[in-house]
This record gives sequence, C-alpha cells and structure tokens, in this order.
Amino acid sequence: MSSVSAKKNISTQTIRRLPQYLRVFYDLHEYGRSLVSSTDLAAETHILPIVIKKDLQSIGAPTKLRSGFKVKGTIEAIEDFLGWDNLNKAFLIGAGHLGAALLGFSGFKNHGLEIVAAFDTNPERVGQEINGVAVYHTAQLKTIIKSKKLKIAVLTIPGAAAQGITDTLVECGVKAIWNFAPVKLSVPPSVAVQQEDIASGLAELCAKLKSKSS
Amino acid sequence: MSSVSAKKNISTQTIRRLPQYLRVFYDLHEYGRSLVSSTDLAAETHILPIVIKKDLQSIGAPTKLRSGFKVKGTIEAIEDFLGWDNLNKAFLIGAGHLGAALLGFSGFKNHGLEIVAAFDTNPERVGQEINGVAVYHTAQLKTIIKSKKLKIAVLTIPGAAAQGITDTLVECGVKAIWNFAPVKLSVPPSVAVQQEDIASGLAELCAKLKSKSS
DNA sequence: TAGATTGTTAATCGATTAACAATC
DNA sequence: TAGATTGTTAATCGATTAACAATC
Repeated sequence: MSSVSAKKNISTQTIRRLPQYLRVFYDLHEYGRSLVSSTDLAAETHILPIVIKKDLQSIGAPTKLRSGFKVKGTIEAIEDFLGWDNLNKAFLIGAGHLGAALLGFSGFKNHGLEIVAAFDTNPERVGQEINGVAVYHTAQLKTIIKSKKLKIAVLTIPGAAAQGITDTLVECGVKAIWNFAPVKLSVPPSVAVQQEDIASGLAELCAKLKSKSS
Repeated sequence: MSSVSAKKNISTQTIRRLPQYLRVFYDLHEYGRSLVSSTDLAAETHILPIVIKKDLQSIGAPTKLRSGFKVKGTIEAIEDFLGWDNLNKAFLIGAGHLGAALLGFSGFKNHGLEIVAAFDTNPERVGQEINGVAVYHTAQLKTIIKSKKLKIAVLTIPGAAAQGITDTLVECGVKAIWNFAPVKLSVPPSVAVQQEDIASGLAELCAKLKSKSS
C-alpha cells in the first residue's frame, strides 16, 4: 500500500478503455506530439471528451497548461496503473486453436504480458514450439511454474477441465488467472480471475442486429 | 415490429449474461429437469438470484407455479430473443491465428452462428480448408457475399486494413460486423457493429491483480 | 398449512453526462 | 484579450440490490 497509489475507486469501464487510450498515445508519441486535448482524442476514438477527461484524470495522467494531456506522461501513467511498465511473465494452458492465437499475438508485449511457456496434454503438441514458446506436458505444470515462479495463467482449455486445473494453479501460488473457458471458477479471494466469454459479444451483436432490422 | 416483442429496454449486461444462462439450461434439459428456481441457478452460476430473476423476466421466460422457470420454455425464449433459433450464416475475414481459432470453435452452432466462408490475402492460406470452411481470396469477397447473400461478417484482420474492408462490406449490404481488430469502425447507422478488444480483459485482470497484492 | 418462490415496486449504487468556474 | 481547455461539482441515467406482497 504505497501512498502514491491512493486509488480512488476507478471504474471497471474506465479500466477497460485504458488500452485503447494507450494505443492512441503510442501513435501520438511516434508522430512527435507532446500534448493532446480531450477533444482531439474524442475525434480519434469516438469516445466523448468528458469521458476521456474523467478517465485519464482518475488515473492521474499529467496535464499541464490548458492545452491537454502530456503524451509521454500519460503513457507512463497508464502503463504504471496497469502494471504494464515491466513485462509480467505468464504461461498458457491449452495450446489449441485459441491458445495458439494468443501465443501468436505479439501485441501482448505492448500490454505488459510475456507468455514464456505453454502446456497441453495432446502428444502431438507437446514438445513443439508455437511462436517461439515451448509446449510442455501438463504433467510438468507444477514443477515448471514453481521453478520459474510464474504467477499469471492464461486458461484456454475446455470448460470441463478448467476447475481442476485451477485448483492445481492455486496450490502452486498462481495469483491471476485469465480464463477463456466458459465456466465460473472458484478460487480463494487472494487470487484474481478475469472471465472472458466470447459468446457475450456475439449475443450483444445479435441483439443489436435484431433491433436494427425491426 | 411484431407485437410479441414489445421490447422493454433490455440492458446490455442482461444480454451479455444470456449465453451463460443458456448453457446452464441446456445442461438442465439434458439431465431431464423441467423446472428450476432462481436460487438453484444462482448456486450454479454464482450470479445473485434477483439478477437472474430480473434478467429472465425481462425477456419473457416462462415461469409457472411458484417453482421456478420452465427449462424448455426458457431455452426457447433466450434463443428467440437472440435470434439463435435458426442458424445465421456468416463469413470470416482474416484466416490467421485468431480467425482459425474462431473457425474451429464448434460451439457457435449452439450460438446461432454458422461460418460458411473465410477470406484471406495470404497465398498460403487461400485454397485451403480450415475446419471444413473454404478459404477464398479477398478479391472474391464481393462476388461471394452477394451470391450467398451473407449478412454477418467476422473481422479478424489487422487494424490497419479494418476500415477499408468494412467500407466494402457495407457496400455489399452486410448488416452486422463482429470486429476483433482494435479499431473503432465507422459505419452507417443501419449496420450493427460489435467491437471486441482482447486487451480490455487483460487490463481488468491486471488492475485486479494490483489491488489484491496491495 | 407453511414455506419457498415469483412478481413488482422502491432504494441504492455506480457510471455517464452536463454545467460552469478557473486558467493561461 | 479571447478562446479553448482542464478541474470540479451537480444532475441524470441505468443497473443492481433490497423489500415485501401475492401465490400455490
């Protein structure tokens, strides 16, 4: 509990928008812009300027002179807030289609995440390398997690196996689980879980489609 | 505008939870349950019973006797609400890692979606078949969309190409776009867009992780 | 009946949007 | 200065949660 991060309840929605801001700020920085106003950002992102102002304000993005946010400082503020200022080592369980897609997503390096190992039970996959990441047998899970002191897991396995594996992960001291299996995981309160459900987005799309074609 | 669907503003969050309910109800139906109470559902899903009651109520799920929701009828209500009662034919653009993962996700057939064609510009992929879906060259996009009368697109291409392709899709009469590229798309109001940003979930996880390890 | 449940209205909470003063 | 901007407080909107009557 550092006195610096006197965190004043930053909303989930704000947090979800931060990566988008970060991408825009990276671009701006590359183009040499040092300041940018919330109205300019609004034009770029299609988000209302007040929302942007509030969001960036809430994480303490630096903003001098009435000429907008400091580009470099805001990048640092977002990265710092999310802990993306240094790479978090993570591992992935389930090297199927989705797992391989995530392993191939080089963008994670801009997002604070470096996947350093993958696990699978399928003999065809074990021993392979996917995008430079070695695939180990799940039997080696405990040993490797502990020796490499990995704390972040990405779960891309079928729902039926998810809770069992999760229990093992918790035993091994894993602190965060990014779960793509469509199953609510039970974990002790000290472990962070982020649940992704691809079908939620599809449901939203279908509802929009229906209302448009009324 | 059928008088049946006198839709009374169903919240986005409710819509996003529907697929989860649907999965549970499929299971219940398979196990032969014909009725289920919101308290039982709450135990299964870790969602508060009042939330479940409200959600299902809002889409008109049938619920007789003070003994809960009718399993079969609720499945039909959810499927009907989302338009998942008959399969929507869709196509995918960008047969890279993520595209292949989505093509391999057989679960879509339970979710009202059938991907019938894929497009890519990479000569190594064109002409291939991924999970039984043919990969065509993007040059053939217009012809095939129009001849098959496809209305739903799944975009798994790099951000830089997304808006250009989108313009073509709109020209061809596409009505819904599920966009996995990290770019806000500009479309006419008659077209539904669902934006997915994988980084949002990661940001949420990192924020949770930080607050737990304070 | 007693008890568990839905149905429905009200209260709370949180996030977005508006308004406007302060600034350089 | 004039004008665009941040800073900050208030108002609105929407979603969640609580409360309790009605039901079989």
